[in-house]
Amino acid sequence: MWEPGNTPEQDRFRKLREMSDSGISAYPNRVQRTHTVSQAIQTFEAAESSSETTEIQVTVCGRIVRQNLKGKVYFAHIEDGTGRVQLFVRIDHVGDEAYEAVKRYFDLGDFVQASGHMTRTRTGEISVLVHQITLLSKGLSPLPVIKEHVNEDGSVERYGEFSDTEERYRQRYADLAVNPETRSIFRKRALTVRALRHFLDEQDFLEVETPILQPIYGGAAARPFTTYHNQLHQDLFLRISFELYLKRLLVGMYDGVYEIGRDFRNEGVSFKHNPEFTQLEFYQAYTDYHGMMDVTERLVAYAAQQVTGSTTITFQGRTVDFTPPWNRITMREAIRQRCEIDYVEHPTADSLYQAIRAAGIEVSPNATWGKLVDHLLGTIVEPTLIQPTFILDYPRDISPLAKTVPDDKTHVERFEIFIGGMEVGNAFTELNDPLDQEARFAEMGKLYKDEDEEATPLDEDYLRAMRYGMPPCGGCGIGVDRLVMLFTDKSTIREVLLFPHLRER
RNA sequence: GGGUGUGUAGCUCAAUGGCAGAGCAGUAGCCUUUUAAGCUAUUGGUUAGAGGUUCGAGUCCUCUCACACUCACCA
Repeated sequence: MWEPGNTPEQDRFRKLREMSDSGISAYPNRVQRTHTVSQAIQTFEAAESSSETTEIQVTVCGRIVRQNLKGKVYFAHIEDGTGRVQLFVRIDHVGDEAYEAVKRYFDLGDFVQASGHMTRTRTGEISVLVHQITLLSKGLSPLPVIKEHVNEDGSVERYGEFSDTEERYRQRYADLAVNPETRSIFRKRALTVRALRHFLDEQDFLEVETPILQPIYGGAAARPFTTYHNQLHQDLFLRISFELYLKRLLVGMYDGVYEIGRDFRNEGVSFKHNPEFTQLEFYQAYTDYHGMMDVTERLVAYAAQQVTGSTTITFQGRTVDFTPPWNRITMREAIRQRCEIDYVEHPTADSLYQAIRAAGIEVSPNATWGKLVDHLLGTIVEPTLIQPTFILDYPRDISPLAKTVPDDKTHVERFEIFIGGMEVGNAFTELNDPLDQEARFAEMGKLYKDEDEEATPLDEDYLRAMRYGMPPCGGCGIGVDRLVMLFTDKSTIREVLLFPHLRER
């Protein structure tokens, strides 16, 4: 059983006991709200402007976010999800007994219900002149106290804050309760997902849900989380991508499908990696990666417009313009521009490794050729790509699910999207040749074998699906969290996750 | 995993190796139009944890824990 720790908690606990002793419920079952806070204000303002003389009676509910006991008058601001309004409580309006209860028991952070009529105080602030007020829910632990001062010019100065990063993440409820800007981040996150969904629905993509628990994981190179089904005596993996299931659905004659959901990767965390993250993947039949570029740039520009009101945003001090068309450049050219290395001239891992070292770039000596190329991209190209950019045509041996470029066996038709110095998306002309796919899986298995734990196990069922015939298609995955980082101008993924993963304390 | 940094009251922060402090919140009062209200008085600490050096440690040393930044890793 919880016991009060610090003094504020002890005081609140004592108040709770006293209320209980005098028969007042601190957590009543029923509320009688007639107006949200914003409805109350709007109704009053409408009545004012039409110069109606009838009083606007309201019952509003909310959390006490500011209070000022002034002898026989008590002012409080309460806040609900729609806004903030002042309560004006006078002892001669609510009676001695109720007023005494307010004085004795109400604290910042408590939820209350107040009935009265709308009025303006002497300073002109819209308020509820209260005739009845009750407690709806007693707060036993004190929230951080943040005071606001509104300047003449309307700007708001804040005094006191709840800014400890760790505590804000660990107690996100408290962060949300006292920091409106945190609430705003997650509204934008919801708008982002809504915009993506709306755009794809309008383009006749079908939203689907595929298994999160998978007997064989695949579609990406990452280490999975494992789990176990007791009754079936079966090992299961949490998915690392949706790809292989969504493409099965194209075999099943849907022309376009998409899924927005969670991926799980058992890897390091960083400012742009969380063990579980939200991904959008969409697949379209009868197109290729050129078609995916067209859809993707319109999709993201649309989302930016819906979320921020513009296709031009500021991210970490730089302007980012989502307006299509985006820059398109091949990976080979992008790397050559920045470090003079043409990896095609270094067709073996050893040769490329020497070239990279000669250019003074740190790199791991046991990497495969494809990983060396990818490393070059990640270290010298990625951080410079602030404006939305498609990097095209990736080395074949790190892309087993993409079709090769015609007349170029070393590259596949694949692009990644870079914005704000981060990778936010990945797409291919999807490989639909079942025999080639089988060979590529086998090749990957051989290439990575023991030294690479990310090697994808062979998915026979996926190959069987493809053997029934898969239409030519393009597919694209977009990291929704990173998109939200861009739209909310946050430099870490944790700021855009409600409950980011933290080590257990 | 490596490096750098941070951790003091519920919140935000001070404290040269020498009495652990402030503002806000809280508590007891005064105040019937306040809004960072004000005034008077006042409570609140395992200084992240464990060990060490020292007459004396929030401060110096070692280890542990957590977080931040960064490097490595990372389709």
